[in-house]
Amino acid sequence: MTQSDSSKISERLYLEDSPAEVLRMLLNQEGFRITEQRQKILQVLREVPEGEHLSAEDVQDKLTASGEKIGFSTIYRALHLLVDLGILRELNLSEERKFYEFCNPLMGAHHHLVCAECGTVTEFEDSTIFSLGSNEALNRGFSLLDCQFTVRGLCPHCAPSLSV
Amino acid sequence: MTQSDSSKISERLYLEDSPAEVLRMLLNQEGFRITEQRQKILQVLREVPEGEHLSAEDVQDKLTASGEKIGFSTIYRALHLLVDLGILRELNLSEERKFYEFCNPLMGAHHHLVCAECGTVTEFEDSTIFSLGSNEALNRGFSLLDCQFTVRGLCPHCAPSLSV
DNA sequence: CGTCTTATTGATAATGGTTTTCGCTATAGA
DNA sequence: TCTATAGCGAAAACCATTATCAATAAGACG
Ligand SMILES: [Mn+2]
Ligand SMILES: [Mn+2]
Ligand SMILES: [Zn+2]
Ligand SMILES: [Zn+2]
Repeated sequence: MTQSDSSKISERLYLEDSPAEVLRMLLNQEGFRITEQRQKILQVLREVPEGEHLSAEDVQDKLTASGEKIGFSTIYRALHLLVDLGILRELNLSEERKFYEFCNPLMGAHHHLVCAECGTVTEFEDSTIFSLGSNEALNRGFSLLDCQFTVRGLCPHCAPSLSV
Repeated sequence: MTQSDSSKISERLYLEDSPAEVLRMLLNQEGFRITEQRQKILQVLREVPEGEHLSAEDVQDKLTASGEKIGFSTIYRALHLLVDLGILRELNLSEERKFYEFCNPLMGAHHHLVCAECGTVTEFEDSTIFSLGSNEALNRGFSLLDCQFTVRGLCPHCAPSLSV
């Protein structure tokens, strides 16, 4: 890609581009630099199977496992940046740490069912919830950033064991 | 109240009783002791105006302001206990700390709209969301504990200041 | 009411996820 | 290629929450 393409880049739809190009495009737009670390960190989040959620430590573990050595500061900074760019979603699943997932625009907004005992997270889709939240925000003059619907309960595996 | 009433207590509906009695009843049921601290901490949460949410530190500050000296360990333990008893709700509003609110059974389940910039929290009601979450949990064999729908955005006051 | 058992308290230390610091490195533009 | 500076990372700091443990007090029993 040459520099003369730069004006065209921002005009294209994200869906037409590879994830690497999207990242490059967004970083450029905001004046951020394209670094090996940011690309690798995003790649980890993209490679994860649908429905899995990673903590900052999980991300580093995966990077370490594939021979990459990236410091915690960099991981936290990159995750925040990617969230701000709308590439990742930060999940507050009531646990002590935050989780991150790739924000797939193709996939309808999904939500989470969490077992309070074992922490298992199950995803479910529902478009009405998202539009409800969107309306609520816009009606009050808020610009919308994210909707998170989190249901907490006890999974079939954990519920019986508590009554023993 | 005499000890001979104890059998009647657990038969009564919560709505007929004063909050202090409800607490007494629930603690008794589970074999916990009724302490000054637990009663004072619950009172703080009940006195708070509708729509306000308190962190553990907020609770201690209010207690200190009214001349009560209760240690942090006790406050955290009491908050967790009250949540387990279903008296309080623990909110994960995407912030770094957790917030607590009195779980009013009369009030329909409400949800939260949070400004990502200034942290302002606005409540809104919607019964469909709650039933959606409830169905989702039960369909998967989960017992339901809580549903939290949190919408993040920028409030009218914060949104403009970012584009300057 | 006094005694006993043990749940509870609270000052303090520890924990653990996240952020900050700051000297070094590498990106992007000239 | 050269330079300015955004970004990196090891280490320290931060901060909400939890664990410790000796002292205290709730509740049961007589
Ligand atoms: Mn998910
Ligand atoms: Mn509320
Ligand atoms: Zn479970
Ligand atoms: Zn705001």
